[in-house]
Amino acid sequence: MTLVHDERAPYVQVADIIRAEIASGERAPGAKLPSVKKLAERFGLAEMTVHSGLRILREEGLIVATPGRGTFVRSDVDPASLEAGGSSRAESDLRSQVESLTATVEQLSSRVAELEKMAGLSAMTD
Amino acid sequence: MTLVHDERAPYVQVADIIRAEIASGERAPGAKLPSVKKLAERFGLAEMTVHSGLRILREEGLIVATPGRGTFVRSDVDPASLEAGGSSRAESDLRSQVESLTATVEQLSSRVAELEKMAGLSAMTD
DNA sequence: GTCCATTTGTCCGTATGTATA
DNA sequence: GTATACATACGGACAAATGGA
Repeated sequence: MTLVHDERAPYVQVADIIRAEIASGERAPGAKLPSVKKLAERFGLAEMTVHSGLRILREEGLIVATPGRGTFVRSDVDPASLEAGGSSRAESDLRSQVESLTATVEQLSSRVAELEKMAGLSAMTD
Repeated sequence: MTLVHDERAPYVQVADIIRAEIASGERAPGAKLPSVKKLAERFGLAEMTVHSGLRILREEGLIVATPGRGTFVRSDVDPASLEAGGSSRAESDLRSQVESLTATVEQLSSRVAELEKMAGLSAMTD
């Protein structure tokens, strides 16, 4: 598992890779992940970049991290539920797409509102 | 200036403050937030810390950020959801966001159609 | 019990990339 | 083409929590 140069942001790829390792059973529930330092060395990234990747998985509920102890795979996560749609790379893609769409719609709304003002619309939306 | 864990982390407080400003109506829907640079100066924090705070609100669906434009308050946010749980995690559900987007796009479509009717169809030949 | 190494979490300052206006 | 603004990455630093010597 290595990072691809042309694809998405490195920290997202880190999340994708580790998520895949959990889904494949390579990292069993309750297992301890390598420290951020080790992961940073493995991926050739800064620790903070790895940390950002782990943050995604934490928000997805796949892992649990405790200062002084380490980062562990949630023990109540069923690998089958990952492919079913609980948390997956597909959901990450969807989320970013929805965010992008939301921004575009927001912008369109303002522009349309501006046009309606210029047009001197008499008929409001009933 | 040691950060006592007595209070919550600064980036969380940034999110809390701005969330409160949105909830109170001080920052109206569609309004443009100050740039990250300005907010960093206002709070006396680094830009990255402010950015982390805004990321929370973005994931909650309260704001929308676009590079080169700025950060804006979502216009289709229901104020009731803010008072309900402080942080409305339910609003970040993909399905509800898609539903909201679909409804907004539909409204925009009819408004644009109305504008096109008023404008006549002469602009098509450019 | 105290000291210390490990580990996560956060902040800072800077730099680069990319999209917008 | 230039300026603005968000997004990410890096390296260094410190705090808090855990665990072992």
